[in-house]
Amino acid sequence: MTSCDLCVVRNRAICSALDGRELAALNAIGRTRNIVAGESLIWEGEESVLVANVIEGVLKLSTNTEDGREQIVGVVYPSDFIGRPFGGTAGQGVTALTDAKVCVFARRDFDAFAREHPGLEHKLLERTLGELDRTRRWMLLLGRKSASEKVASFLVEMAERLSGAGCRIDAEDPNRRWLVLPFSRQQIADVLGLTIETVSRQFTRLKTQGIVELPSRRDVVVLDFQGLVAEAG
Amino acid sequence: MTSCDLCVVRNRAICSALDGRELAALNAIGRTRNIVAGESLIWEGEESVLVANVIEGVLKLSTNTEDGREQIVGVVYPSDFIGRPFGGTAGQGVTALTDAKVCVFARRDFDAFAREHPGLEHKLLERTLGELDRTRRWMLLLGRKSASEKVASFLVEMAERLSGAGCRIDAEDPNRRWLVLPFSRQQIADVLGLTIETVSRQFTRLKTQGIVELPSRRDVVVLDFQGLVAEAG
DNA sequence: CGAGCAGTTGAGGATCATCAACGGATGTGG
DNA sequence: CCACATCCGTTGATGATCCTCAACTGCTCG
Repeated sequence: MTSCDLCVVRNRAICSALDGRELAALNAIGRTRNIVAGESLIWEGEESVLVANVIEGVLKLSTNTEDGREQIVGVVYPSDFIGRPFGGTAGQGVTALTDAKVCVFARRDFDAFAREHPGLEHKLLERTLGELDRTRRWMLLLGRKSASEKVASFLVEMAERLSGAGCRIDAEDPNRRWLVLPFSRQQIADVLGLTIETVSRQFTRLKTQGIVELPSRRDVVVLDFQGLVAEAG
Repeated sequence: MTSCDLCVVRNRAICSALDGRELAALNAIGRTRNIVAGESLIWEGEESVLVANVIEGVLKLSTNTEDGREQIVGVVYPSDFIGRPFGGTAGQGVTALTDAKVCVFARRDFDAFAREHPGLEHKLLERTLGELDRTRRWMLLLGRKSASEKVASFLVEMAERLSGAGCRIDAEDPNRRWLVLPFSRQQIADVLGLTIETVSRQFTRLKTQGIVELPSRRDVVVLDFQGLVAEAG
């Protein structure tokens, strides 16, 4: 019995392409690793030495300009794959936003294993194609949306991505949702290409308009999900 | 002999993973198609019915907001792959910027073929991973760079991507390059998340500073490539 | 209690968008 | 061949949006 048998993302991650025997082989070259919030797993520009599956927690992918400006270019959740297989350098850093647990592989080992298991590569391809689509849609937000549209879009996206962990839909009123954001205000700003002050002002505006409540820093209660979607443009 | 034998992108496109026999099979399910500048091959939001390899020309991938704002989220060149295999809807429209020639496949046929040819899927995976990296780096530009940095970055990127067709490096002075842009000013604005007026002003500023010459609408002579890279931030 | 951190609020200003007029190139018809 | 229209790009004036700088608030933790 491999530890994979107990893995909570077993049926959602790319590993779902493998049978028991193959899974044992994959398990032999990987190991789980715990990461605390704020810790980095991969650094931008370094040679790609490891890849991983996310088991628990939320991590960010980010790039920086030389003078220190940051842009968060992706957010990964349990069952998502991270890292750059098949050579090259890591295009972006990977840092935990919450405490996290990942299943890591040496990139070379993973590459070799993947090439021998087309089913795994296929899963990875589907996942990568989906991620590319999602990323390109986010570019529309970065390039063409206003600050208010950006913040509203962010909250809508969070409500969708966090469903299950960190998001609860009110049983009586589906228009009402409760989110626990894995982001600080600065990180939200870095996702949206805004400053922290602008994000803050947009949050208080949404609060003033009665679209959300803000019980604490990381909590958002969406009172009017439809209104939020309308704001998202 | 298949028409693939004569294909100019034969050794660069994903087809390079196939041997003669396999290529003949792929050739049987595809056909070449000519597209005139401005014509669309795929529309955003429609069901994904075809995929293609680019043989000649340059095409844009774009998404639009409901109220008509456009963001160009990708540009594809000869040997690049376009379309969304493995189900779902097309995340972005594909439109020719120049007259183009593509090798199209019905998505279902391509999907089935790919699943039987892991080498092809592997090439497609490598290409998709590279495209995702490139796209994420472009997000840094959209979210965090100023108009002047955006335009300079755009010209640097063009000088690199067009090398060969549409870009000539001066034999005597490698710092001097001549580009023929496949974009109108409006399209450049749609790539960079700016307005046409801002793009125009940045071009004339670069001209005034002696970094470029603008002999015609689509021509750019870069006089100081290093200076341009410095401006790109 | 005070220090430190994250977030909020305010004032002022830079950047970029908007609106409008104009210029140059190309094409058409008289 | 020249008026005229059209398209694309440039330039200018003005203003909105969002950034910058600064002060302040509320929390948490020693």
